[in-house]
Amino acid sequence: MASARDRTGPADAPRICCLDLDTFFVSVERLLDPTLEGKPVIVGGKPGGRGVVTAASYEVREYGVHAGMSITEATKLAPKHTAWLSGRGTTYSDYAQRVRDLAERYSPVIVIASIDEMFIDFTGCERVFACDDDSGPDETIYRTVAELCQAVHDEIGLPSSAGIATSKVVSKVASGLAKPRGVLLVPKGSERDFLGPLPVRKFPGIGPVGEAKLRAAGIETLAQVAATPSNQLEKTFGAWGSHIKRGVLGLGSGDLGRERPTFREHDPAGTTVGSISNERTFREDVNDPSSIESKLSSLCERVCWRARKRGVKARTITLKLRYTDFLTLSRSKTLAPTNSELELFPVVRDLYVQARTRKTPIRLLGLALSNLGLFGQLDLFGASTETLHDVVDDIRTRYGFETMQWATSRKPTKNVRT
DNA sequence: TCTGGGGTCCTAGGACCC
DNA sequence: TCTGGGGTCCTAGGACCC
Repeated sequence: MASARDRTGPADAPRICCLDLDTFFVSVERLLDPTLEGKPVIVGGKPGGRGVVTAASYEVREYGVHAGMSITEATKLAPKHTAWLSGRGTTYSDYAQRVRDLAERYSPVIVIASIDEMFIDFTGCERVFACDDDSGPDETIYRTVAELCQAVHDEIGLPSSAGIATSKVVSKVASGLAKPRGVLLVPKGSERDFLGPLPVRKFPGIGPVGEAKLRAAGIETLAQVAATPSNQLEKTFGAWGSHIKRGVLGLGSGDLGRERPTFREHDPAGTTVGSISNERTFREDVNDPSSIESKLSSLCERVCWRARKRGVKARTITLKLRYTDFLTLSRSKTLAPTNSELELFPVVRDLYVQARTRKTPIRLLGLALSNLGLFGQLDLFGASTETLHDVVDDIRTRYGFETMQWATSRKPTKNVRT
């Protein structure tokens, strides 16, 4: 019989799990409509729209379609019988929450990375899950995570994959390679062998730009990154350089780090969110001042409404502007904390005037609130505006955001075309 | 009918204060 | 009066992730 010490294992054995839901949005859609099973499915946008693909099923990936691809291109590649779905945000959030609740039965230490991905720390859980056999800590955690994935499937109906390693980065790469419906454990000490053959793009944080820079230096695989001196990597990547190298060597942090956004707007704990933003690409590029003005006003209402729902005020407001030719710029202003569109709209107008230096039509407008802070229930100086917001917010909470609008947000009446 | 929308984090320069 | 350094805040931009 194994001793308790054997079961617990060394403290630095693999214990970080990255749990990732496979083609999450597509899987939820299939739960709600089983006739989609086995068919090519695209979530996000409609053929002919200006958007990009949010999620693509494996069946449609075979044709070269992937998340992030423009709808235009996906329309050309996807087969005729593809199901195009526009997606439903709150339903996805509800399912994501159910998976989190389930995962909490396995470990109390969970960090939400995104709607379909979380990190679970199993430190100290080995003893709880250990069986009365000779299995070591690696077998124990592997079996436990496999059970968790099975439970996600049996109880909620969603397919998932998981990676287990000594650090967050390695567990994340492992979960990606485990897809679909797999569990992959990278034993301590074998991180370099595991990552080495992979192209640099597989490493979280290396995107198209980083990949291009590394290629220019003759580096294409993670093994080559591992063999490159840290100071050389730092020249191209700054502080990031040594971070990447440590990760590749398996020396990444085994700490789960800071909590990411929770995606629960009304959750008081959701105040960990560092910014609130809304942006909109116009169906057609615009140039007329009244359309622009009403869009700015409605964006302003939207972000302020979300801030109030969350019980936060912002100190910084940022306006984002994208022209037809994709030139994108931002202008920001820091002021006294507020979440009132009545206070912010004049500032937004000023920022727009500062930003709009060209006559080129506009493709996108966005607003972001940042520098967020909690505020007390009592605000002696803003009492009257707040009462007004309370009334508006109450109606919106009951009947939806669109039911109430300031006059400035009204869309200009269009000329009737004949 | 090329290129969404919600975020995070980092960098770099300038202003300002001590 | 000159010279300089460090810290912090603000602003703008960009890479990256899902």
